[in-house]
Amino acid sequence: MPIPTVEKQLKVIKRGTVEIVPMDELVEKLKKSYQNQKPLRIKLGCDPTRPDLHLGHSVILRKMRQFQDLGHHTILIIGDFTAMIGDPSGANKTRPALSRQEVVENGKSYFEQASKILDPDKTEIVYNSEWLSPMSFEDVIRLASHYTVARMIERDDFTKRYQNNDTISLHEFLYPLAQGQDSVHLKSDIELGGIDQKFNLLVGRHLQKEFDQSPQVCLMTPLLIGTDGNQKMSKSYDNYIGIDETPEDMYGKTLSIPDNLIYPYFELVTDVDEEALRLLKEKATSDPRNTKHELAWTITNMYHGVEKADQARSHFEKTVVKKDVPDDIPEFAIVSGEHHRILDIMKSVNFVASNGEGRRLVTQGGVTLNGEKITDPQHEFALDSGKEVILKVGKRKFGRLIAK
RNA sequence: GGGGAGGUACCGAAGCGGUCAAACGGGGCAGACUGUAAAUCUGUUGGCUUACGCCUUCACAGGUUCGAAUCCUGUCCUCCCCA
Repeated sequence: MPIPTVEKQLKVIKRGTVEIVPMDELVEKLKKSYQNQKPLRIKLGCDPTRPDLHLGHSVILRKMRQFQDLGHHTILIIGDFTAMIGDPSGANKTRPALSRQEVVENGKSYFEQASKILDPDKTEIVYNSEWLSPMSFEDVIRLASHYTVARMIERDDFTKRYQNNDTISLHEFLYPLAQGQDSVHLKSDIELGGIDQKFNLLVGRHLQKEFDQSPQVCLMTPLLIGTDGNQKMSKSYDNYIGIDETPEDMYGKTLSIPDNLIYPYFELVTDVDEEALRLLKEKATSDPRNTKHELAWTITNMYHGVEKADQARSHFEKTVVKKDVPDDIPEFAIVSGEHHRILDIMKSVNFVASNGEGRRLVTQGGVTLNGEKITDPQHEFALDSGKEVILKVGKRKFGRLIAK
């Protein structure tokens, strides 16, 4: 497949990016690549500590996918070396180190999930332990000599932590260097990353210059705000929509985003074309309800297909809007004829973690049997063989209890 | 190396011998309301228990005391100032 013209490429590449440094070098690289029909080397690093990918990750992975479709060579780095030591970046805490085995498994799982977005056949996968592990202490010192303390503490999160008197371990300074070394080793032309990675990407650029390479262009995408509407999407904030989630959860969670995120979501995590995007921007404010449903459907469709997306929509209408019982709910067998305490049942089907929690939910009116509110935590019931009853706990936990 | 300040529940942060399972805020969960799993309001937020009560928890390990998150000793960890 031939590499398209620079203009065509730029159109695709620019969508949903927040910054490209430097722009003119990107154009230059694209030009050369087009003239020689020689693909550029696109680098994306991933951290295999948390293997559950969500829409936030999808933003940058989709960017990677676009480069694949444009005919470039894409390299996914599994940061196994860095993960084993415990990368603190972004957070204000040192992350726990992982074992070799965990890292390998996480990396595998990461790639599996990422394959929903990337073209797996066009993705070169490398582990950075391959070249970082064999480095000697001397090599590391030499590498470190290419960067200064002053520039290091320019990094935003270091500055903040330093001002807050938070701990910064010395080895944390080596992380950007390790990531930069990846760029040097791979001779990358473009490195992709979220805007929070800007510093790290720039270090790679700097180091490549130091080693007389053509420095990489850094392409940053914005951080996707999570469903809570104020923090970046992250598993640890529990404001994420996972790409492995059920159609129902995906649909419902998408509807829970604040209205002002409707447009950014369309732009960053869906494939709708430019023209449609323009229309949606206006529609998102004039008709937020329907536009948000459209968004939820579009996202669910991307990961689960039309049929499931339709089902998810009707599921939502039924359970949330009409407060009805959904079609597909898990079934649980209970012993017939005997008295069961509602607390015991809720616990045995894992709807609550403890009796205390169950008691609280009952007292607060969050538990129903066949639609009837249970108010007494001591409530008991018995069912004859073959009979069933629908248990609802909280907003979203449904179960069909069948007597056997 | 010397001096000082700290480590409290999911997070931030009060408490400084009993009335502490531990104020307050954030987050979570639930209820009401809603186009919505949004916003807002209300309630709730260690475990066992119908309850009285009991058990585990305030960095870790010991100790003093009728009684400790609170006092003492040691250990580990963090921050600040000086060198």
